[in-house]
Amino acid sequence: MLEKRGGAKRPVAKDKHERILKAAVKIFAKHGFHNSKISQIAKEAGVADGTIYLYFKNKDDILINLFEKKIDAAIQDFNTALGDLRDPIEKLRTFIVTYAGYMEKHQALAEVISVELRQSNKFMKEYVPVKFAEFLQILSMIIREGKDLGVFRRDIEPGIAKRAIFGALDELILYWVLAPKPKYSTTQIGRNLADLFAEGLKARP
Amino acid sequence: MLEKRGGAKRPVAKDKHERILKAAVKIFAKHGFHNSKISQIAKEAGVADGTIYLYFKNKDDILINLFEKKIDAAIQDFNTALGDLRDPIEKLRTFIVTYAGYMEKHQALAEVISVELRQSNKFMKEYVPVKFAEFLQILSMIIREGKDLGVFRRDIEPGIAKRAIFGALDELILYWVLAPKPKYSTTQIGRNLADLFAEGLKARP
Amino acid sequence: MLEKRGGAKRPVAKDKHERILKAAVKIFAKHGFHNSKISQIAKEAGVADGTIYLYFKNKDDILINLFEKKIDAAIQDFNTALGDLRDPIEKLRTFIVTYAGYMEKHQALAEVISVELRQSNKFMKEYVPVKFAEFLQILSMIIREGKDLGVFRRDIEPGIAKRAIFGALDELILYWVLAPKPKYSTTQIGRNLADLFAEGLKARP
Amino acid sequence: MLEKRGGAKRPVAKDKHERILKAAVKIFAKHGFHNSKISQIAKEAGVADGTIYLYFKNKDDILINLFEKKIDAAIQDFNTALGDLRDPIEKLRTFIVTYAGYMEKHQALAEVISVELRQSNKFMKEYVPVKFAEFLQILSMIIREGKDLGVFRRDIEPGIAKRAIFGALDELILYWVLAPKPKYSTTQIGRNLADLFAEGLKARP
DNA sequence: TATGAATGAGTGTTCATTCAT
DNA sequence: TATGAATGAACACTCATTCAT
Repeated sequence: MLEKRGGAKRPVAKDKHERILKAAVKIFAKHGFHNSKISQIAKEAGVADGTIYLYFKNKDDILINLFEKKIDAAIQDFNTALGDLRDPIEKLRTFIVTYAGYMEKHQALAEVISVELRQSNKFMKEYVPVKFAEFLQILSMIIREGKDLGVFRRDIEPGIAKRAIFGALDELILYWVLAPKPKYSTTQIGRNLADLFAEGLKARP
Repeated sequence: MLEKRGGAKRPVAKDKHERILKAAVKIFAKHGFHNSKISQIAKEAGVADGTIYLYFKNKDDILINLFEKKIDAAIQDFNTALGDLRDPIEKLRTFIVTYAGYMEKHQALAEVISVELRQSNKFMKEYVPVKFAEFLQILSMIIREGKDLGVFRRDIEPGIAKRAIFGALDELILYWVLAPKPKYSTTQIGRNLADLFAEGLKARP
Repeated sequence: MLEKRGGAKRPVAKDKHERILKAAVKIFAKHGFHNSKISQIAKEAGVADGTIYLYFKNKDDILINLFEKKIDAAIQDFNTALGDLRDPIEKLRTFIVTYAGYMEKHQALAEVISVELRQSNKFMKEYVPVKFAEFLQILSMIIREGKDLGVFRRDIEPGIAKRAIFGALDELILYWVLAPKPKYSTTQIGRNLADLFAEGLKARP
Repeated sequence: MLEKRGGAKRPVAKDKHERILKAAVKIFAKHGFHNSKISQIAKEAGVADGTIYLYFKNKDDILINLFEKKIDAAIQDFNTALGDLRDPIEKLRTFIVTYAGYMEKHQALAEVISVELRQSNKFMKEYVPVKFAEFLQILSMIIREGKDLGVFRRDIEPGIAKRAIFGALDELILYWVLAPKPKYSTTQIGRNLADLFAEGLKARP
């Protein structure tokens, strides 16, 4: 009844964990966080309601896990995309454009992160954003590097710049997700923001 | 602010609307939107629970009214602050710095708008942002003007730029509101963002 | 400020009392007792909500007044209709047929009495049915008279017979009111019941 | 009254449905439908409030189930009581007398059906009376049979007669239930009504 | 691990009624 | 008498979470 991996059990578990997360993205995107019922997620995942609590502490925990798992994947993707680049400006542009493209590829996820995540009180007020910080760290690093190389202006705080860039991206993805007929494509958004921040950060003689 | 009829009399009416809003800001900021009870707001405002429903359609409607009223006031303030300025770059800097300062002056309101507003499903998904659009319009106008005067680059969409600026401001205010000990002051945030976007938008020969 | 009888005013009062009752029949029949709002009745009657409480103790009181007033009118009508008749059997037939016809003429009233009246707890459990008893009395009298004249059987209690007749009439009117397409007309109902009870009560040699 | 593990296992399921119904009869009869709280019924039944909603759609649904279940039982009883009889007149008498006796044996139920049932809007206006129709059907059958055998008059509609009989019974039981000191016993009521309708329906040469 | 029946805390909103004018 | 703004009690129902199997 339990399949194994090498010697023993476990894969089932892993499998269910993922099935639940996948079901949650679908349900959250469709009904919103507050309107989603645990029983709906359980049904979609093909498990019993109670089973969910073997894998997650509570409803908010599903959301947070979802977020972290996706951030994790994103971090990989971004590191890969940035891997070969040397020029901080190129890195910055790539980061921004990749982010916008990434969100287009994962629309449901984009909606959950932009809209639903904010609806979880636990997330907004209790969540210690380790993974998210790590993600923002990529931006910090790029900026710091640019400053060190003298490519970026010295008078701007990386801590402020990284949040500014993320906030801009987030707001525009939110707009793109919620607008019935968005006026701009994610490509256009990515390019415009890349231009804006590249120039904004560039050091001038 | 309170109109009368004759000498004093009926101070109530208009007054209650405001008392309820003021109470709501306080309660929402303290407990969060979802954890705030209508009865708490009523008590804080010194009215009966049912009275609230003479002035607002429902709980979400309080939040939305709150938002609109404050946006309205903000629009006035911004127009005043920007009134005499000619240079688009100066206008942009002023806008950003004023926004940051404004939020510092109205901390509870800042928290409600940055954190709680997102928790209202009705707000996020049904609200037609007339007032908010009007507010963002101020930014559009500055940018469009700058483009027309040749001060700002032509290759950036005002619709994207205005949201980028707002998103950056919002994200940083959110950080400032939620961080137990923010590393940056609103002044510093304002100045950095002003520099960043001014340079980012500036037309280069 | 207070008008009196004789010299002046007052009709207003009387007038309002009636306007409110008339409005209530309409509203109760349309929405049912529990779903009818005092404010709706007030609006329909063209008075302020509070005014209603100058004429009636409470919502149930409107219903009870309604009932009593109509019963009163009915008693008049029935006495008139029965006035010239001598034969108890003729009287009984006339009573039954008149009742059915009366309800057809006042459909909204029929519905209120048959359906809504039962929904008032105060009516069912606290109402002392003076007027209603008076109405049923007409039936008692007919039966007693018939017994005295030897036309009706002696072994039947008038108290039981009167309720049986009223119960039968009430149930059939209820059916006629609620059925989307009643199979029987009030005329047919009246005739059948008249036959049924006339024969049922008739003394046999 | 509470079963344990060991002997039975899952004593619950079916059991709870019944415990809730039994509790509801008690509470409804005591306080009336509208004044009865779900929490009272839950307490009386020894279950949690929410549990009730695992077995019933809503408060009205409890009442309707109650009604149907009892009607069902009554149909059995009546069929048994009528089983051996051949003479339609005997059947009719038996039906009426049994009904009156039945209500005396189940006083609380009688009160709920006569008084409270009418207070449920859903019952009065939305309930599709399948079971009840089935019950009245017993009466129709008796009357139709009597007509076919030439024992009952041909000029009376069974559809009217059955409702007349039920209406008379219902009204008298209502009287008997609500009157502080009823003047007539259920036995007397049964006998009088039986006489009344038997004679009323009998065919005359 | 998995189940799913049972739990019970939690609250926005309505509306009959009052009362200051 | 007439008003209508203000009151505040009242409650069914949901659903995240638990726990006995």
